[in-house]
Amino acid sequence: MRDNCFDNFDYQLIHVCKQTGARAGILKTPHGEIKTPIFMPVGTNSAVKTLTGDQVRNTGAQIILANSYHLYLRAGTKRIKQFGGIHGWMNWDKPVLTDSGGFQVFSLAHLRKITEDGVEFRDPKDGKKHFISPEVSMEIQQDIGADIIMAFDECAPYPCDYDTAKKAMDRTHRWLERCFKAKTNPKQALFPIVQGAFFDDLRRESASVISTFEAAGYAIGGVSVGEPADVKNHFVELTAPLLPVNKPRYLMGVGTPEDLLDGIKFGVDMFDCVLPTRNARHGSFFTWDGKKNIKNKQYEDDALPLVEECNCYACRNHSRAYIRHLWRCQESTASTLLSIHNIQFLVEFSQRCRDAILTDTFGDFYQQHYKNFV
RNA sequence: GCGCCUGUCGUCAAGCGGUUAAGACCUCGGAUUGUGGUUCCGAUAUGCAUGGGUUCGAAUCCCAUCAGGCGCC
Repeated sequence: MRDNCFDNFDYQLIHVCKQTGARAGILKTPHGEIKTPIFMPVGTNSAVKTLTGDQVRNTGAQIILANSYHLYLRAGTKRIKQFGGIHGWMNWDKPVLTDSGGFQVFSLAHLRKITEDGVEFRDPKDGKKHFISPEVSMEIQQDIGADIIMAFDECAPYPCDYDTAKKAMDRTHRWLERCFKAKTNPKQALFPIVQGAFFDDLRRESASVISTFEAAGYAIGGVSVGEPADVKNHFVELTAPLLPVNKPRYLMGVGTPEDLLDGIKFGVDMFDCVLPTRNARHGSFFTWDGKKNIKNKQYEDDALPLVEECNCYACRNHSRAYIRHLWRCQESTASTLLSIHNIQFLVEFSQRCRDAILTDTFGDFYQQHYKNFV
């Protein structure tokens, strides 16, 4: 094990479902506990799109994400530090996780140049050149001050050849070493990330390498990059069990309800995804029978809530007809209500998975619901 | 009763004699997974109020009828 410093973090694996091997646990952070498995909403620019902090809190979200790359470019991470870090800046007192900017190296590929030292890229808004290395990413993330920070990695595209995948993975491992050296704040936990694209041996190698780093949790990256669902599932199933049993496992960028069911079944504990908020801004909402779209005419006179048993603010207060009306009038409240619903749906969904795990019935839960989502 | 104007998809409309009748909205469907997306993609009129006529050819010209609007008795 390599050295790493993190205090105030602790993970307890509370129970493993006898039917499936799915895990229930508690992750302690400096800003509170997180009961896993958990879905984490994404707030790229230090805001969950269309929602106020109270609205996010009321969905039951236990932790939210922010993005180093975007906050570095806009707001500026020194400014955020001056405002008391991300918690003071956005007035959010629960745990926060920041992504390292590594994913943007992948998703904004046409604007960057990768070298061993780091990544040079242009701000898409003003064209200015910037440079992020593992050391810079750690500095940025320490200024932002999230509880959990992520290693600066290189996410290979899909599809990609073996050589490209291996080079990206090896570089990710070398960068990980540098991240651990550069990271100094013991109130932050640095999660390493498995890469290896879509090759079994690379995934095994990567999981093995990153497990030699002492960390408060471990992530699976490089999925949800356009690959088919069965491919993703194969690699999550392969990778998750290779990570340390006594630490939380975070599957990055994943989250439809069916993805959560699969991930949890394979032993994943944490998920994040932009889908609930993005889908909300596109009019669609999660239900136990798959996603639906509020734009559809069938909801014109529908007095029911989005989901009948749902406890979210939108469902407790408003009809489908009303939300559809707001949508058609282009009132931003429509996106807000749908975002509240979608986030709370996934948060409560992960809680129900947890309940099932604790009673050794997650296999039944999976069977009962999976088919309705796909 | 007379005169004038108008009748193109559910709606608003472009087209004003010449290949498969723009576009928008609506409707329906699809996409979206560590957020460059309140976004993107696709489908939907064998039809131009109705019936005749002119013409090689008509949504486009002519006549009649019907419907709506305006004006005048």
